[in-house]
Amino acid sequence: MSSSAREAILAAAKRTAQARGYGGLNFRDLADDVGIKAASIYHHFPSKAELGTAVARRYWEDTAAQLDAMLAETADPVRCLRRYPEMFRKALESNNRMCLCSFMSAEVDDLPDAVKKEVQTFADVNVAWLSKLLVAAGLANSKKSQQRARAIFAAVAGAQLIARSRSDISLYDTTIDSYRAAGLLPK
Amino acid sequence: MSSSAREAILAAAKRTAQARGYGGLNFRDLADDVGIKAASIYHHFPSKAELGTAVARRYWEDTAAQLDAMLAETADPVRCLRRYPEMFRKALESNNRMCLCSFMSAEVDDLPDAVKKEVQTFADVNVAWLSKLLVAAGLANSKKSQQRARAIFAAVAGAQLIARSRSDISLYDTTIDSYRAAGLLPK
DNA sequence: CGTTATCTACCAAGTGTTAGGTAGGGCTTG
DNA sequence: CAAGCCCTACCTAACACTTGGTAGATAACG
Repeated sequence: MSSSAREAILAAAKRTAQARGYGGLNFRDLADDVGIKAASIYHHFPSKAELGTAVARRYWEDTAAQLDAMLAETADPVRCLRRYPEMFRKALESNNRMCLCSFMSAEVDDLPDAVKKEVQTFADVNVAWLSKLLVAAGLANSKKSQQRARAIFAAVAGAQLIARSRSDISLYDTTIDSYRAAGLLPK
Repeated sequence: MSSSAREAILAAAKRTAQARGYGGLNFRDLADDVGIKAASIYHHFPSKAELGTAVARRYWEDTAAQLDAMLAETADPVRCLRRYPEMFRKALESNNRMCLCSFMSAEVDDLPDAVKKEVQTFADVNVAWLSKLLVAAGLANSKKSQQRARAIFAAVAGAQLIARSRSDISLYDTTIDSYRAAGLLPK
């Protein structure tokens, strides 16, 4: 398939960026991962900035699709909201990785503008999805739902970061439990 | 004073690491900041790893002192807990910087072990302080207080990260408000 | 043949780090 | 007190290596 190299590069870059960030991405290691030479990557992406942009865009697209799939699977909005933290848990399960966009949020000062834009879109996608479900669940009126959604998003991202720093996924689980106990997430 | 260069290096390195992380720290730019040459830094710190360790250690020591000062100033535990988010707000106020240890938590995979240890101590310091106040405020029994404290710490760090990604401090404030509304932080 | 995908080989810039030197202040000792 | 000495704090210059990126040749293949 002609685009399989491109896809392999995107997948490998995503994996690396989830562990080492945008700054930790480099063409030699990436090429080794994929099984080609560094210069060959330029046949698929004209620069690191454009590769990063493509990776971040693909990341929120995939996330949006997974969220939609979750909603299709668990129609009840309260139960679906309860499942939201599963998303961020998966990254930790995958070798203690974290959300690519959380990492890149830390790196904003060194990010090309196009990459930054995609990172922000990731947040928008999550907040919009959470907001929609909060309204559907009757847990927030449409005025406050966005703010409340952002709080959930931020809190879950924070829990992931803290758990990652100790490579301890149980820290993530207990923190999410505390969010539920406090009423930030539905019980 | 003989140690003023050392202090100047530590202060400049802290500022940079709060904006670009450990990976974004480099001896040339750091030396320029301080007004000396890169090689001169080695007179005060034997390696980047040891500089990073000293910076991170100083960071949690300063934070611990600030938290103690806050407690001395605001003896009432509930009111003191309410003020906790001020700590993380200050970093955002300082040119959209973030908590050095949140940034380094993302970078764990590329951190020397000694640096990682100091980063974890920063979390311990915050959780211990919050835990103590939660107990004093009667908001958690001593069994659950640590877990609850970690949830607050993680949520506040997450709020800071999200606000930073958009360089919008009002996003931080509204997210903290939502934490209070939800009952994660006292009202 | 021409397009697509990959290669080898290279470059300039930037990285942490080392070697070796210099200016000056304070110490000891004749 | 002066001479010698060492230590602190800084310097210039270079090292080995990594980085993103480019030029041009070479396959593979319809």
